[in-house]
Amino acid sequence: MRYWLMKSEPDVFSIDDLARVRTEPWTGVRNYQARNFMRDGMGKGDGVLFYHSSCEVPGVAGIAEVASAAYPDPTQFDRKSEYYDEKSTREEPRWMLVDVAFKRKLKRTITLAELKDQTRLDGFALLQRGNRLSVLPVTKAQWDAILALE
DNA sequence: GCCAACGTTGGC
DNA sequence: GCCAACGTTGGC
Repeated sequence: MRYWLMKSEPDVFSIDDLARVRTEPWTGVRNYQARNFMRDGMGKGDGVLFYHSSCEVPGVAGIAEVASAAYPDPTQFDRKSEYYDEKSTREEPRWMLVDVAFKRKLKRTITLAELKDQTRLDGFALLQRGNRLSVLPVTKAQWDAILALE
Protein backbone atom coordinates (compact mmCIF):
# COMPACT_ATOMS: atom_id res chain seq x y z
CA MET A 1 0.00 0.00 0.00
CA ARG A 2 1.24 3.43 -0.97
CA TYR A 3 0.22 6.95 -0.14
CA TRP A 4 -0.55 9.96 -2.33
CA LEU A 5 -1.77 13.52 -2.25
CA MET A 6 -4.27 14.75 -4.83
CA LYS A 7 -5.17 18.39 -5.32
CA SER A 8 -8.58 19.70 -6.13
CA GLU A 9 -10.01 23.19 -6.23
CA PRO A 10 -12.90 23.10 -3.76
CA ASP A 11 -14.90 25.55 -5.89
CA VAL A 12 -14.83 22.89 -8.60
CA PHE A 13 -14.80 19.66 -6.59
CA SER A 14 -14.42 19.58 -2.81
CA ILE A 15 -14.16 16.88 -0.16
CA ASP A 16 -17.88 17.45 0.50
CA ASP A 17 -18.60 16.75 -3.16
CA LEU A 18 -16.62 13.51 -2.90
CA ALA A 19 -18.55 12.59 0.27
CA ARG A 20 -21.76 13.06 -1.69
CA VAL A 21 -20.84 11.04 -4.77
CA ARG A 22 -18.70 8.50 -2.82
CA THR A 23 -16.52 7.64 -5.84
CA GLU A 24 -15.23 9.93 -8.56
CA PRO A 25 -13.19 9.28 -11.71
CA TRP A 26 -10.26 11.67 -11.46
CA THR A 27 -10.67 13.26 -14.89
CA GLY A 28 -8.69 16.06 -16.41
CA VAL A 29 -5.11 15.41 -15.33
CA ARG A 30 -3.00 16.61 -18.27
CA ASN A 31 0.47 16.45 -16.84
CA TYR A 32 2.70 13.51 -17.71
CA GLN A 33 4.33 13.14 -14.32
CA ALA A 34 0.96 13.13 -12.57
CA ARG A 35 -0.36 10.66 -15.12
CA ASN A 36 2.60 8.39 -14.55
CA PHE A 37 1.97 8.34 -10.82
CA MET A 38 -1.62 7.25 -11.45
CA ARG A 39 -0.75 4.79 -14.19
CA ASP A 40 2.40 3.21 -12.79
CA GLY A 41 2.36 3.95 -9.10
CA MET A 42 -1.17 3.68 -7.82
CA GLY A 43 -2.97 0.55 -6.75
CA LYS A 44 -6.44 -0.09 -5.44
CA GLY A 45 -6.60 0.64 -1.73
CA ASP A 46 -3.77 3.19 -1.67
CA GLY A 47 -4.30 6.11 0.70
CA VAL A 48 -5.01 9.58 -0.66
CA LEU A 49 -4.76 12.93 1.09
CA PHE A 50 -7.45 15.12 -0.46
CA TYR A 51 -5.95 18.60 -0.78
CA HIS A 52 -7.84 21.81 -1.41
CA SER A 53 -5.88 24.19 -3.64
CA SER A 54 -6.42 27.68 -5.05
CA CYS A 55 -8.79 28.65 -2.28
CA GLU A 56 -8.99 30.74 0.86
CA VAL A 57 -7.36 28.15 3.12
CA PRO A 58 -5.30 25.67 1.13
CA GLY A 59 -4.64 22.39 2.92
CA VAL A 60 -5.51 18.75 3.49
CA ALA A 61 -9.28 18.47 3.90
CA GLY A 62 -9.92 14.75 3.95
CA ILE A 63 -8.87 11.20 3.25
CA ALA A 64 -9.78 9.16 0.22
CA GLU A 65 -8.54 5.98 -1.34
CA VAL A 66 -7.64 4.73 -4.78
CA ALA A 67 -10.64 2.69 -5.90
CA SER A 68 -9.55 1.30 -9.28
CA ALA A 69 -6.60 0.48 -11.42
CA ALA A 70 -5.66 3.13 -13.98
CA TYR A 71 -7.78 3.31 -17.13
CA PRO A 72 -8.11 5.80 -19.99
CA ASP A 73 -9.63 9.16 -19.08
CA PRO A 74 -12.83 9.29 -21.18
CA THR A 75 -12.81 13.09 -21.35
CA GLN A 76 -9.81 13.01 -23.70
CA PHE A 77 -12.08 11.53 -26.41
CA ASP A 78 -15.00 13.89 -25.80
CA ARG A 79 -14.96 16.79 -28.26
CA LYS A 80 -17.29 18.75 -26.02
CA SER A 81 -15.08 18.37 -22.95
CA GLU A 82 -12.63 21.05 -21.89
CA TYR A 83 -10.18 18.17 -21.47
CA TYR A 84 -10.55 16.93 -25.04
CA ASP A 85 -7.21 15.99 -26.62
CA GLU A 86 -7.29 15.71 -30.39
CA LYS A 87 -3.92 13.97 -30.40
CA SER A 88 -5.14 11.07 -28.31
CA THR A 89 -6.74 7.94 -29.77
CA ARG A 90 -8.68 5.08 -28.22
CA GLU A 91 -6.04 2.69 -29.52
CA GLU A 92 -3.30 4.69 -27.86
CA PRO A 93 -4.84 6.83 -25.14
CA ARG A 94 -2.55 9.49 -23.82
CA TRP A 95 -4.24 10.22 -20.48
CA MET A 96 -5.09 7.80 -17.69
CA LEU A 97 -6.98 8.18 -14.44
CA VAL A 98 -8.08 6.24 -11.38
CA ASP A 99 -11.31 6.27 -9.44
CA VAL A 100 -11.06 7.96 -6.05
CA ALA A 101 -13.37 6.91 -3.19
CA PHE A 102 -14.32 8.94 -0.13
CA LYS A 103 -13.02 7.71 3.22
CA ARG A 104 -13.55 10.59 5.62
CA LYS A 105 -13.44 14.34 6.02
CA LEU A 106 -10.90 15.64 8.52
CA LYS A 107 -12.25 17.27 11.66
CA ARG A 108 -10.57 20.42 10.34
CA THR A 109 -8.45 21.34 7.37
CA ILE A 110 -4.75 20.88 8.03
CA THR A 111 -3.47 24.03 6.40
CA LEU A 112 -0.55 24.47 4.08
CA ALA A 113 0.86 26.99 6.54
CA GLU A 114 0.91 24.32 9.27
CA LEU A 115 2.54 21.80 6.97
CA LYS A 116 5.29 24.30 6.20
CA ASP A 117 6.00 24.63 9.91
CA GLN A 118 6.72 20.94 10.35
CA THR A 119 10.41 20.18 10.22
CA ARG A 120 9.40 16.52 9.89
CA LEU A 121 8.02 17.39 6.47
CA ASP A 122 11.23 18.78 5.01
CA GLY A 123 11.52 17.27 1.56
CA PHE A 124 7.79 16.68 1.16
CA ALA A 125 7.01 17.11 -2.53
CA LEU A 126 4.06 19.43 -1.89
CA LEU A 127 6.28 21.93 -0.12
CA GLN A 128 9.05 22.01 -2.64
CA ARG A 129 9.67 25.24 -4.47
CA GLY A 130 7.65 25.70 -7.58
CA ASN A 131 5.76 22.45 -7.18
CA ARG A 132 2.63 22.40 -9.29
CA LEU A 133 1.96 18.68 -9.55
CA SER A 134 -1.66 17.82 -8.83
CA VAL A 135 -0.86 14.20 -7.95
CA LEU A 136 2.18 13.44 -5.85
CA PRO A 137 3.60 10.69 -3.65
CA VAL A 138 3.58 10.79 0.14
CA THR A 139 5.74 8.55 2.30
CA LYS A 140 4.30 6.62 5.23
CA ALA A 141 6.26 8.87 7.59
CA GLN A 142 4.85 11.99 5.93
CA TRP A 143 1.33 10.56 5.97
CA ASP A 144 1.59 9.86 9.70
CA ALA A 145 3.16 13.25 10.45
CA ILE A 146 0.41 15.11 8.58
CA LEU A 147 -2.49 13.20 10.14
CA ALA A 148 -0.98 13.59 13.59
CA LEU A 149 -1.78 17.30 13.24
CA GLU A 150 -5.51 16.75 12.94
C1' DG B 1 17.96 19.91 -30.40
C1' DC B 2 17.80 24.72 -28.78
C1' DC B 3 15.28 28.26 -26.83
C1' DA B 4 11.91 32.09 -26.82
C1' DA B 5 7.15 32.66 -26.30
C1' DC B 6 3.25 31.30 -24.22
C1' DG B 7 -0.01 29.12 -20.99
C1' DT B 8 -1.11 27.25 -16.51
C1' DT B 9 -0.77 26.50 -11.60
C1' DG B 10 -1.43 28.10 -7.22
C1' DG B 11 0.04 30.83 -3.18
C1' DC B 12 -0.30 35.29 -1.54
C1' DG C 1 -4.93 40.52 -9.44
C1' DC C 2 -0.02 39.63 -9.28
C1' DC C 3 3.74 36.97 -10.15
C1' DA C 4 7.14 33.09 -9.74
C1' DA C 5 7.80 28.62 -11.40
C1' DC C 6 7.84 25.67 -14.89
C1' DG C 7 5.81 22.61 -18.65
C1' DT C 8 4.71 22.81 -23.56
C1' DT C 9 4.88 24.42 -28.19
C1' DG C 10 6.81 25.63 -32.40
C1' DG C 11 10.19 28.07 -35.32
C1' DC C 12 14.63 27.54 -36.79
